[in-house]
Amino acid sequence: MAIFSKTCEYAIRAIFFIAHKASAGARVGIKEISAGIDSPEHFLAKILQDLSRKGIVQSAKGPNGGFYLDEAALKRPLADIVEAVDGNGIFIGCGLGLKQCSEVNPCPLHNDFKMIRNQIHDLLQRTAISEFNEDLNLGIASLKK
Amino acid sequence: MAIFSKTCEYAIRAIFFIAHKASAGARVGIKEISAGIDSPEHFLAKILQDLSRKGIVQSAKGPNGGFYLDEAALKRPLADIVEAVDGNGIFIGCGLGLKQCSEVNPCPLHNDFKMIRNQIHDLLQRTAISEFNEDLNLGIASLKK
DNA sequence: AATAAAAAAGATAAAAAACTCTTTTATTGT
DNA sequence: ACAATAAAAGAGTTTTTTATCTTTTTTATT
Repeated sequence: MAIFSKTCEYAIRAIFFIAHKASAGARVGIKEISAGIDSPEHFLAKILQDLSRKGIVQSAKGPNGGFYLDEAALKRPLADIVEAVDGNGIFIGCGLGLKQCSEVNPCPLHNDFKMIRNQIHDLLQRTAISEFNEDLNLGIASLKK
Repeated sequence: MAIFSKTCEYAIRAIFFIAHKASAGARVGIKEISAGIDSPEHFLAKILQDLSRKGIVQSAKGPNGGFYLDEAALKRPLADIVEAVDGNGIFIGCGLGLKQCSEVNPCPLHNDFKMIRNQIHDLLQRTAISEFNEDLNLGIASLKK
């Protein structure tokens, strides 16, 4: 088990890629993105369509069209992508899968997991999409393989 | 997305239940366990068969048979259950799903996730199966719903 | 207006995960 | 030995996730 679904992994990598490539109003096509992050092209297209509907990413059809991120989108925290794709289960769900788990009716691991969930949430909340552009430019960080 | 697979959630809850109920050499049947943790009976049977093969839980067939945990099994850390069921992906895998992600070829989130993965690992490693017996006896913690 | 480019939408397909049902094997007690 | 009990094993089915392929719509350019 990974932390995120495959869909969400592709989504994050794709958004990073777009943020990195499509600076200053340029647009990136789905072929370039899927090649750039090593993901199945049509599957990624579906994911970006969905994120586009939700306003996480912007898109334009036709020649010179493609995906891009406006000012607001670039500033968004990673948490927004994760929540749009995987929902908030990772932030609030019970580690043992109990529906009613809560402070008053906790599972044995409730408190331990609360800490970890909060850390994941904090991390994703304080990290903006555009934050890795420099590392990607410098080739310090990778989105492929 | 949850942290663990459904299979793993059932596994942990079942093992907690067995540890709690089957003190002092007693055995618990699959019916009682699945009722006690609110899981599908036959599915859980498969899971426990697997854990039994792997030595995480002990079992005995026939009348008065059932599942139980020997001394060594009770002392095991939760990490052993998780690893037996979900593998070590949650401890070592890349958050963005990259196969080659590492210190020398990190994804943008590599360092942040390393911290979180380590915390999950530490928590599961230092927590023993039997550790929640008291909370369960006192009804402070719940394994159902 | 015609053409070409590119995302959106629709429809399937394949693989994995979750779950169910039936039969077999081992063990205990009579 | 026989009957009853309970896990193990085998063989599905269903649902969800992941992935592919085709057609449609929108837009820019000529």
